[in-house]
Amino acid sequence: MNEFNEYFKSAFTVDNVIFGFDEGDLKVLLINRGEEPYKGKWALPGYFVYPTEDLDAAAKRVLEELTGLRNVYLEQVKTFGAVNRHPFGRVITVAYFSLIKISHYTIQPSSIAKKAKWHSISKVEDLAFDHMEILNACFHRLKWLVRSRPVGFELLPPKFTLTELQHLYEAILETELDKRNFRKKILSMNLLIDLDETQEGVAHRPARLYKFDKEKYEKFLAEGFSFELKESKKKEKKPRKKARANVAS
Amino acid sequence: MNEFNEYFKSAFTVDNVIFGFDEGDLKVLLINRGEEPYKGKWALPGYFVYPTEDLDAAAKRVLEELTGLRNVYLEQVKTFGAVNRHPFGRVITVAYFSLIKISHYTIQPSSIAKKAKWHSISKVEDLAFDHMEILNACFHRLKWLVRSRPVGFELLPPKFTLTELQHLYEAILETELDKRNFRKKILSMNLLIDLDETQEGVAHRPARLYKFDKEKYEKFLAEGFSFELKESKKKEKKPRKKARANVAS
DNA sequence: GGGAATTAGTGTAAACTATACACTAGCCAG
DNA sequence: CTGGCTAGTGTATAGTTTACACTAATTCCC
Repeated sequence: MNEFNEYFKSAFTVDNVIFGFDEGDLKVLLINRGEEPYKGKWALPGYFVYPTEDLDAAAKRVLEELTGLRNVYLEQVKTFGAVNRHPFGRVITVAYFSLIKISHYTIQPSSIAKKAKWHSISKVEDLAFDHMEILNACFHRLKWLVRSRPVGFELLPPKFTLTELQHLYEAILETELDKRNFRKKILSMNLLIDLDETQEGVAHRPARLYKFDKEKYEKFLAEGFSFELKESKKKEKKPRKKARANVAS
Repeated sequence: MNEFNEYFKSAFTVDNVIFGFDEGDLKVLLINRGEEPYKGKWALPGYFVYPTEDLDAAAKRVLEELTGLRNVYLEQVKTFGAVNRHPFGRVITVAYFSLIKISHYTIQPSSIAKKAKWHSISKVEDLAFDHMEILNACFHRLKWLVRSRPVGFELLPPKFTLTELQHLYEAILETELDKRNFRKKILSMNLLIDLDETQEGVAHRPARLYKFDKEKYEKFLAEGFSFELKESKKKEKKPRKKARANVAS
């Protein structure tokens, strides 16, 4: 045990990139720092990991204290431990991201939550510490995730239209998708339940509402299925390759 | 700073899953523990992160002290911090994996290295601590990696045959691949340089030797290309799907 | 109440990619 | 010089991805 004491010298935290989707924009929940260092700057919500607390539990706690939400999609992404990432000492942080439905989010009475605000991810810049790097790592992971698993549902309200779903994917992937191909792909997965309801109060033809088929989704995960979404090349107008790579040497 | 002292209570380590490839088998370098806890059991090489050392640097150090190798493929995978994962106290560990060429590995004089041994990954079981879980996580990541990037080269000697390369992929993916399709795919990436040499001293038609085109590989990474390798279904004999998913509702 | 505005919803053909599959080539050993 | 062994090679078919444009349903405005 002697060796141990010598290395009991790092503070250990979690930071949580909380994604939401609203008004067609992918958003992230940030805290305005009330104290040094980086006072007044925006930062990711995070806190120390308690000595008797698992890492995932710490990330969940941070999330719940801020949003009041439990049972949320949460994933560990990467650990950041550059020696000088915190000016006051050695702080190693495990980055998580979570996906929540903004419609379910209500400001919590905690002091931290009062300083929280949603920011469009495309407009975020200049965060405290190395949080920009952390945000980018999590955003990158989310992009990857969304291409291989239909996690988009975690960010949408229980009932949604296909166009909303498409806009969500477009916001995450930062690209445009072809409407017909998107629908083909999504519907062919059989993970949507057509609710036989339509939108109300919109000044155009109302769209059908769908919900997400949780049961099939579990199966989907268990079987390790995956799917791919590819960018529409509509705008690029570049001609297709005619020749195939010649395999013979 | 007061808050800090209260949480300076965790020991912080890195563990390194060092993969190699030899005799057609994917291997991992393990250390036989000379002390409690888990004395006599096999464990992943790892050590404390020094207070003035970045995480990646710590992982590199562990690797170099053990194998003498530098400039090796190294990737952070996941952080493990269950409260009771170490019986002597709270120890949070960042798992890395590295890919090395076993042919370049020589036993180092360090005391740790003398207790190191390569183990076929398929036969490893019952490691110390939660190292089995860590190994699995890293193996899983490697499988994923190898499907999207041609990192296999990191594990092979500078000159290799296509069959060796295929065996490597089969060992990592734990599946069989179709010889012709594998060659087509690999060669179509144009990342191999045909050395116009052949094997010597084999009791059969000698195979051509290739080396890896580092320059093109860098480009490949920069452009974010990816490729996919899929399992041969030769043995399964299951009929192909005839009907396509019907998109119309 | 009719037309303009707006978004929903739908199919197909062509390009591309993945798959299954079997024989000949070249070397060594006996 | 034959048998044993692994290297090396092509093609046809199934399946997937892509590009692309019009009609349908509703509200709003006049």
